[in-house]
Amino acid sequence: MSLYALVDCNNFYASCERVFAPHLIGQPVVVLSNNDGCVIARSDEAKAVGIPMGAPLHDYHAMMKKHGVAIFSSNYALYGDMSARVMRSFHHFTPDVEIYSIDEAFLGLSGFDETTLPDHMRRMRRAIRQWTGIPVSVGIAPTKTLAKLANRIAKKYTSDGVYMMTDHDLMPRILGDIEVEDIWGISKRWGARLRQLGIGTALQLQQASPRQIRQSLSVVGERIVHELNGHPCLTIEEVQPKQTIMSSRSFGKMVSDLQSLEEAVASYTARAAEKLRQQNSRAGGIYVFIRTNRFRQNDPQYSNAAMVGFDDATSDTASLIRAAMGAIRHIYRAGYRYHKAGVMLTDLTAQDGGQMSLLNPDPTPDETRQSQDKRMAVLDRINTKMGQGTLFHATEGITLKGHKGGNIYGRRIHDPRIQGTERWRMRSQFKSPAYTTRWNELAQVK
DNA sequence: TCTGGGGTCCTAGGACCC
DNA sequence: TCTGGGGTCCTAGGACCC
Repeated sequence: MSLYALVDCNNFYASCERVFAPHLIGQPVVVLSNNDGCVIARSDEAKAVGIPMGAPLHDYHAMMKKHGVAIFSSNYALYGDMSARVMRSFHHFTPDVEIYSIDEAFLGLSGFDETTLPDHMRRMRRAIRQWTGIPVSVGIAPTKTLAKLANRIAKKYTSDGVYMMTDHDLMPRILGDIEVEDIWGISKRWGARLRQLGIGTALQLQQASPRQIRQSLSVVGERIVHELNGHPCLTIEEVQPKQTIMSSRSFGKMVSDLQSLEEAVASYTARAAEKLRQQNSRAGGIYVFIRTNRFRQNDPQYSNAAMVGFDDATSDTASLIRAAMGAIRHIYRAGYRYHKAGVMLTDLTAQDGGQMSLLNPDPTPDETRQSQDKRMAVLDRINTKMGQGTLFHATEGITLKGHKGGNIYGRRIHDPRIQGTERWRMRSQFKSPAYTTRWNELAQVK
């Protein structure tokens, strides 16, 4: 059995600040968002005095003062550096590391002895504390989704910050106590949909029919069901270059003139371009947006965006800014109080051309014939099934969802992301009346 | 008065290609 | 009796994550 760990830095930003202010250990600490608008990180002590996540500073300032809460503006350069140190530490304990976010990583632990694994992770935890000053929690389980839950338990209920969830007798009790919304991948909306189906706990979702869940939550939801049952659908993945790069800010104060917006957008573009070059990519397009403050309901509202595509992808700051300036002039309207602007670099490609690779560089006549035969066999099978009218039988795993009329058959393809299941890929090419009739017949049979 | 800043994946339909 | 079959790319919208 393969095992995964989720390692999560406790109250990461607050912990980072404390590394450089050790007298604050044991004290309530919060870190604020850009412009010092709201709370984005809290130490355990700050949580205990009742400061919620996202709390606007102005609402809680007096209360924080009363409790002697230490308040920090955010320092992302520091957090990024601390994060890199923590992430590097993992490689001393397993080769298989996926950086999931600034404060979380999944570890692949296949090949480790299950009985000594918790101790191994405890050693890792102590080492990270010693090397970086950051406290972490570790959840171990057969799938990533379960490891996430195990991590919650490690944080809440253990003294040593490590919990391994492999005890099958305890599983139902543990999962029965977890609300569906606390599962990784299930948020409020999906939680509400599941509750309508009578599914309110992790245990109930674990026992639900994957097919039924797919109907309401798509293949993403189905994967979660499999994962809760200990069947991994998600694996450790290498860090990929970003597909889009975003840079945006809300302004400290309202701005109305074009020049201020231009200055802001130019600097956002420069930041984004820097990130772009760091990952050695070029952008094929740039998307620029501005908007008024949606919270000020009495103000006239305006929000718009423009997209510029390049004939040749570029990473040149000046070219990107030129394009962004054109876009902003296009969407700017006088008479509004703007609150936020941003740019997004899209259609990113690698700076160096990709390597060409062939499935079979030099097929022999025999191989060619074989692959053609294989193709014909598939077609034959489809035709046979069409003749028998069984193609859409439920056991074939076909889905009629989204069907608009005209689909006549699907092709069964294997989806490696779902263990032991297959997807039917539908086509909607056959629009002739005769085919539609045939479709209706087949649907009747079903 | 104040209310963050990033990202990813999936679905569905249509255009288009060989 | 009907009839090609397999694919990619694009866009917009909706969901999710930290």
